Amino acid sequence: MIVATFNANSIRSRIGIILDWLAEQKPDVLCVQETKVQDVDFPVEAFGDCGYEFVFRGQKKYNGVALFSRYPIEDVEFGLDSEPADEPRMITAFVNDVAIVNTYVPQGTSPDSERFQYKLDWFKRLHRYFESHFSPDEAVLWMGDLNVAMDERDVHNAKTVWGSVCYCQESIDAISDVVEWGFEDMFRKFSDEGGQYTFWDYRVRNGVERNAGWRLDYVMATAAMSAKCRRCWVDKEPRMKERPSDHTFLLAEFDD
Amino acid sequence: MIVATFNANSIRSRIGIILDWLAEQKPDVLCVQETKVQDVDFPVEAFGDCGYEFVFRGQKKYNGVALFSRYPIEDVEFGLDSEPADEPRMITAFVNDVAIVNTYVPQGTSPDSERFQYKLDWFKRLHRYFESHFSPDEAVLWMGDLNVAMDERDVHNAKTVWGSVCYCQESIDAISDVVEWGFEDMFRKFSDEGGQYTFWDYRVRNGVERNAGWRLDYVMATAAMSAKCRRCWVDKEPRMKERPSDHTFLLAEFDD
DNA sequence: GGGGGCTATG
DNA sequence: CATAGCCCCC
Repeated sequence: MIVATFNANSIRSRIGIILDWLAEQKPDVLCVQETKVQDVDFPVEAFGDCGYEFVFRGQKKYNGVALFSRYPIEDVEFGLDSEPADEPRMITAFVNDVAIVNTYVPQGTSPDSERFQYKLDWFKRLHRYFESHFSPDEAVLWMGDLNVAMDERDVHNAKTVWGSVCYCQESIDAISDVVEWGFEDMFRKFSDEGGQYTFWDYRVRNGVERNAGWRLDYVMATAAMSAKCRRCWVDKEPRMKERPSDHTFLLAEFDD
Repeated sequence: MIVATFNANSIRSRIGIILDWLAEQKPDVLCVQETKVQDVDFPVEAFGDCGYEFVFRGQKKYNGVALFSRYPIEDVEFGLDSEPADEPRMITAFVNDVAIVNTYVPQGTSPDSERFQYKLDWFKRLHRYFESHFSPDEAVLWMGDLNVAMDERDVHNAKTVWGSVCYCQESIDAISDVVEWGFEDMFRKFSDEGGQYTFWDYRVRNGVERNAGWRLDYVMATAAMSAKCRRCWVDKEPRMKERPSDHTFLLAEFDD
């Protein structure tokens, strides 16, 4: 089984990229974040013939998640079940008896903002979600844009960006707390490399060329799944150049 | 001498079309309307190597006119000289001793609006402009988007659109009053045909395919110029399909 | 329906 | 820098 994750930054602007990429890579599961479209406007017809089932939950302009699968998508749940009411940032479903938890973690805006506290709380709520819905010995994949670079290998210029909402002690502690519930980072399972990024800020000049990026997207696996994982890699898709996105695809392959 | 007119509906969006078209058709003069760009943002560099001189006057979002010529552009004047202050809708200049008056006549929005009265007044002011600046026995070409269909041959469905701002008695009277100062419609000099349109409303479904258009663009000539006119024709440029515009090119050829 | 412009967001 | 969404206009 091959699973993948991609922050689309508007799924309507990436229909071509996603369709081409699914046709080429043929992953079994694709988690999409930042669809930026309310459900009534989701491009259902565009994805009608691609050979994938899909579920989605979104709003106008911000957030929004989707899950594509070549196999039946079962027991779908949307969002966190704790207070306050969640934004459309999460889909939980089972594919071939593997739990897929696709999350778009809040970015946090700035360290002194309410949104940053919301981010830290969101990780806590997610931790409680895993505690109440799953056991670490089950087959669970937590995937998506987790909006944290966990160490200096995951950011371009660690010293200068230290303290920003996606690379600071509080965010690292918050995500680590969830990881410690029972996850392992599949990319790090196979590589100690730095510079393997999945996000490049549009506002950074020539960021892609200079590889001034961030590793913010993850495939996290419980022990049972980690044991089956054969590889996990970034696909810096060349077609992104046509209509460049700010994120790229991350994939992981598991034995059946 | 070949002259041409084209409502660009944003000259920045039609740079490719205009450059290609100039290179192919090689008119001596091209009048452009609806450039939709203020002078500081006019794409001067894009047109730098095309072999044409050009002058322009525009504003941010609406209106704007430009004049391209293979021969020197002399005695340039912008706009009407009567009150109230004119929008950037007109360039007068001489090319090879022929006066070229490039106008983008106000569309008029709706028959009950102030903009419609502004349109009717604009024709009156233009009439006075011709009276005070020229004599009907001079070589004058009044060209551009005149925003009036003068009879039933000039609109797709005359009975249903009668009464709209571009095809109603008041607009026809207003433009006729200017024509009667001393102009002749070069297209009608050579053809009684209907259905030879220069504009197709984007909002009309499959308007181009169904030829549900309007003839709103004209080359009007004084007697001295009319005597030299050999032909006047619409160029429904095939390349428009790439990034379709809502107007097309109208050309006229004159003996030297 | 397709231009531009403006604003907010990341 | 590149999204969305809203506005105005034709």
